[in-house]
Amino acid sequence: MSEDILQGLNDVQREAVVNYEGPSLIIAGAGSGKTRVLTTRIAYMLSQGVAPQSILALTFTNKAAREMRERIERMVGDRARYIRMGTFHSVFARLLRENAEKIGFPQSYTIYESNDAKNLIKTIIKDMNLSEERYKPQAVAARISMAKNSLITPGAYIANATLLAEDREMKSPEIGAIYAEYCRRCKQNGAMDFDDLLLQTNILLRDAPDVLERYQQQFRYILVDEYQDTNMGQYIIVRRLALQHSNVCVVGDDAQSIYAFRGAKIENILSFQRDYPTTKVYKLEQNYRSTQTIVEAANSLIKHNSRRLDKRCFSAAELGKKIRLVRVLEDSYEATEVALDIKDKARSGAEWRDFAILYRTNKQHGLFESALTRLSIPYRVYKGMSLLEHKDIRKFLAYIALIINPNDNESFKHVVNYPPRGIGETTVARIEQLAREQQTSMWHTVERLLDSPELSTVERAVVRKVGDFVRLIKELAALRVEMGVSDFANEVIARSGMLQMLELEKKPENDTSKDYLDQLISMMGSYEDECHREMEEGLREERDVPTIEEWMQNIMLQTDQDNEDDDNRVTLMTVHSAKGLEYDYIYIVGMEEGLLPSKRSVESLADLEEERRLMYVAITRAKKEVMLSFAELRRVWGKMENSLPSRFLKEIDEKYLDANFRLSELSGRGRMSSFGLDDDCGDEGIVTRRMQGGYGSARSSERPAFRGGNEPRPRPRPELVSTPQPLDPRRAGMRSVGMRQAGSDSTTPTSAGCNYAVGERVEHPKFGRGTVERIEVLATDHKVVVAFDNYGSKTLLAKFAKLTKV
DNA sequence: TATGATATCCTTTTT
DNA sequence: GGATATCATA
Repeated sequence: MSEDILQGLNDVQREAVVNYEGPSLIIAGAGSGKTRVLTTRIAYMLSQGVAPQSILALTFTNKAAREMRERIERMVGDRARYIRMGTFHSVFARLLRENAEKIGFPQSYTIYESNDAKNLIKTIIKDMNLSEERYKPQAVAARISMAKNSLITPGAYIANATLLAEDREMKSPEIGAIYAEYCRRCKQNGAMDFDDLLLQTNILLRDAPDVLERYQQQFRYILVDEYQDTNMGQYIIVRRLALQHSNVCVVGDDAQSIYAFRGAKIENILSFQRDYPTTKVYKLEQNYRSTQTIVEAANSLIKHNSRRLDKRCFSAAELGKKIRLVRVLEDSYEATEVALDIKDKARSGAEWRDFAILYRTNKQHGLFESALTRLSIPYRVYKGMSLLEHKDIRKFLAYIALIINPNDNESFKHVVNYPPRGIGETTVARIEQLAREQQTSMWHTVERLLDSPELSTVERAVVRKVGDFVRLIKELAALRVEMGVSDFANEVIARSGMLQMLELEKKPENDTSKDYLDQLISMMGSYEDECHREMEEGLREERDVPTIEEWMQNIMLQTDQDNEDDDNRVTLMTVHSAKGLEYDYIYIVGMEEGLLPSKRSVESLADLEEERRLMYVAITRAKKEVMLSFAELRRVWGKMENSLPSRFLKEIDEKYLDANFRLSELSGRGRMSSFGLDDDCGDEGIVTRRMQGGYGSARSSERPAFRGGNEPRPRPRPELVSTPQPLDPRRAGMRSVGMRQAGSDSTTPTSAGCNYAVGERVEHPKFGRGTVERIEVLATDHKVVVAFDNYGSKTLLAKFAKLTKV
């Protein structure tokens, strides 16, 4: 049995599999069979009698976890189901759910994804009256994220001289205070962001010794994939859990560390042996994926990095084709060129799924989409979780979040007036203000308000509307316990009025909204089916019915890649998303200074080295062939800009390259000679040549006029330093007036112009005559519904509509 | 209050 | 170029 498992492994791989006791460091070069070693190691452990419940396997993506589990299942069967396996975030989100009360969070805490977090930070900046010019939510969020990833709490942040000095340097000394307020509000809302899932886990393991002890006992064996991309929080979690047994096995490749920007510490892998002195080290150096040319070319590039673990990657496969290096004039030609090349290869037998186009930034996919479409090549774009970015999906999720955690003010504000219920900004601001004064949630504040007897007519009208909303949420919350997950979701969409709104108002985007909601609900359906199947097979407890809470936590941690369809399509994605994947043919596009390496990275050596590793990762995704391309002109924010070829192109040993121009033109700081006048090319470059062979759409006549050969092109103008706008005193004034109003508003509304009564005849300058149908009292005005004789029924505001009585 | 029009930022990369 | 914030208007 165990001999079967080990079959086909090379000597080092086999050693790494069999020696599963004690700490191990597996340094696994690209394509060296690392996943195979990990899965085989776990399967081997199980075959030796290790209980699956005692294994904790942490991966980088959900997809990697699922694939690994499937592979293990194929080797050892159902027992694989009991292994605790997943991303750090999903495994510890679950662990936190089971123990949340111990650290002051509700069991059904809300997970804020990056946008939620950014929005909250934005409102905090506003509430603190800080300049939005100085404090960009994105930048503040990044800073807070950095702190959390380094396990620096707000208290520690404010006490840290270095951090404060940095903030003062950046002219934003209040970031520490924002951070503190952000944490306070998250806790008040019962919410955690992505970084909290690690930070709070650490707090839990630090402050609840019984919990730590329990999990230390349970997880006798811990395996971590992609260890080079773990951050401080993840590192400490692993250390804490492994303290008793020290059975930690980490797998990684320092040359593929590409997540320093989100706090990953390459040191974690570099110093593993120091952390666990009895570590056994295994080096997997043979690449089974790529041709020799690809591996050697990648080696020649990465040797320009200074800090590396000593290893020598090699391939015993065939030599393979040289890496093609293609220069084009304009970014759109680059896309065409790639599409044509794919078409060519497909004609000679390759499948669409064998191709991937990799780029540095997400925005680059557009041109390729249109080029592929033009040549009717099927493709799919990997993005974050595009489904969850849609507005109505977010609204729907906010409903769910509010139902399971009504104290979450952010969700409350999200949906209290969606669909429109006539609950306006002022009302919401007032409730929020009251909630803050009473140190409680908006939800609770409204509940109290409903009971209080002494309210003016105006206030009663406002409270009634919010009260209806609260009642709606309560009704739904009651339904949740008696209905299945997807039935319940349908009920939420219907009763909230979202469905009606989407069907009633005839906007084209409403159809897509409904499609997206359908998709989400069918995902819920398959989740339910999966749970029930597990129950039938005895892999899930009978009483452990699928809940919307569980589904919600899962969905927040999902990405597109997780709902993989096995279609035969060309893949488009960022280099980052390509990590861990492999394709026969890889196109790395936009090989330009400012793109790869990215503009922001060239200042610091460490960042630049990360970009180089990124390039290394990209190249080593390929099994058979790589094509690199760059354009001389690229559209940036609608404007054409000149670009220079990436410095990394010069770093690849040119004996592995096959360029459509003279390579010598890359070297030296000078610019490349221009298209059309290049003696060597003799014609107008590869694009035109190819285009004339049957694709008339991009003939030279359609190209932009091009300047002569040696004339220096204008360098892009240095970006102007934006002058800070003078503070608008009116705005500041208005703000405080608004606040005062919100605080003490029991005066009668300005009934200016509202001397109408239901049934009266009125005249409007534009709509003509009509009859008043309904009048509603608003905080400072009246809403008048008039049935016009010729224009139908319109809702007007007394303050604005110049109605006259007839 | 709610909507459409106009100004303003922007871009790394992702769990 | 495109999403989003702000503004003017019924």
